[in-house]
Amino acid sequence: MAAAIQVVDTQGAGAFSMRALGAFLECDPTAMYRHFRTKNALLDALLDSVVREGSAELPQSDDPRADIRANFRQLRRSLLAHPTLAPLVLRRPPGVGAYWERSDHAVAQLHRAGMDPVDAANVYQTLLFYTLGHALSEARQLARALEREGAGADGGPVASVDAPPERHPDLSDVAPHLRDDNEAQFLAGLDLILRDLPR
Amino acid sequence: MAAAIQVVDTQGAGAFSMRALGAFLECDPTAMYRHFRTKNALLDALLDSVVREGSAELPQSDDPRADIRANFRQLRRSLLAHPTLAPLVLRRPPGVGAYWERSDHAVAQLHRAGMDPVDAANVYQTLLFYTLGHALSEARQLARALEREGAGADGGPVASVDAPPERHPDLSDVAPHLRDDNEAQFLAGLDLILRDLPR
DNA sequence: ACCTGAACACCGTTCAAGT
DNA sequence: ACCTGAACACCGTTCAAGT
Repeated sequence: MAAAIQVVDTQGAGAFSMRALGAFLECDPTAMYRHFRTKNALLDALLDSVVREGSAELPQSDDPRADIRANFRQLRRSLLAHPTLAPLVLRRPPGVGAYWERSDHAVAQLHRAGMDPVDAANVYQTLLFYTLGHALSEARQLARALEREGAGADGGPVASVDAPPERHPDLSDVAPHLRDDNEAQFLAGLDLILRDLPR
Repeated sequence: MAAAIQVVDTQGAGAFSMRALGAFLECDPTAMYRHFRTKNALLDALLDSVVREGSAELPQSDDPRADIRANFRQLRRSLLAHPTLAPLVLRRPPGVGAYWERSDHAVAQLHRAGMDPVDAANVYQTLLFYTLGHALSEARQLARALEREGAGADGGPVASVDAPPERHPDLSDVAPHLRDDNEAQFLAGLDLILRDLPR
C-alpha cells in the first residue's frame, strides 16, 4: 500500500498506527486486516518495497567495480528516500527476500572480477552491512532534523564528534574530517572495501 | 538501572514497559519518572551502558592492528550479550557519547600505525558502521531464535541465503560460504577493511 | 466477500493526593 | 523529598454484526 508509505513519510514512523492509516484512507482502522494479517506484516511489505526500489535498473557495464558501487549507492539512496522508515529495515534479515536482486547482482560482479567464492562472500557481506549501518545512521539523523525544522533540512554529518579535546586528543584531530559530504564519505568507505578489486 | 536490563534480557525488548518494570521492581509503574524524565531517557541510559560495556579494558599493545581488532570485537560481543536490546542501539547517533572511549582508542591506533587524518576518519567510520550493521543483524536473528526455543539457541548464520538457484546462480554459488562461524566471518570483514594497515 | 464498530487488554504520561 | 493510584489519550487486534 503506497498510502502507508505516504503516511510514514509525512507524519513520521512513530505516528504510523492502524488508526492513523485508517483516518488517512477514510475507512475503519480495522479494515486493513483483510489485506494484511497484522501490522507487522504490513510494515514488512513496506520495508521490502523500499529495499527493492530501483533495483530493476542495476547496471551491467564492462566495469564490475563501478557496477557494485552503483548497486550500493542506489540502496543507500532508497533508504534515505524514506528516512523515518529506514531504521525499521533492520527488523528484516538482510541477505534474503528483498535483497535477492541486489545481492545476486553484486556477487555476479565480484565473480566477473575474478574473485573466488569465499572472498566474494566476505566482501559482499562486508559491503552490505557497511551500507546498512551507514545509511541507517544517516537516515536516523535526517529524520530527527526533518521533524525538528520541517522540510528542507540536511541532517548534518552522519557522525559528528564533539568530545572534550583534552581527554580525547586523537578524536578531536579527526573530527573535522567527519563533517564532509555524506555521500562522498560513504563512497570512500565502499572503495576502501573494494580496494583489491581490479579496476 | 540494572533491573531494566534484566527485564529486557529475560522478557524481550518488546515486553519492556513501564508497567512491566514496575511489576518486576514491585513498585508503582509511575515511580520511575522520579529518576528518568521519560521512557526514552531510561532506554537511552541502557543503550549507553551496553556500548560502554568493557571499554575500560581496551588493550594498548605494540600492535595497533590487533588493538583495533580487539576494540571492535569487544563492541560486537557487548551488543550480542543483549540481543533483544541491541537493535535499539541504532536509535542513538554513533560517534558520540557512549562511543568516545572506543573511537578515541581506535583513532589513536590508526594514528600510531602512521595513517593520515583523512584516511583515519574514513577507516574509523567504515569499521564502526560495519560492526554495528553486522552485530545488530546477528543480534536480531539471535533474539528471534531465543524467543522461539528459549535458552540455548545459536541463531544460525547471520545472513542465510535461500534464493531459487535457477534465477540467481551466482548467489547460490556463494551461499555455502555464508554459513560459517559468525565471529570468524565478522573478523574477516574487519581484516578486509584493515588490509592496508602495517602489521 | 468485504467493511464496520464496539470491545478487550494493553500502552506512556500527568497530576492531585498521600506519607 | 519520594511514592501512589486514578485518570487521560492513546495503542493492536478480535469478532459479532451488518451490507
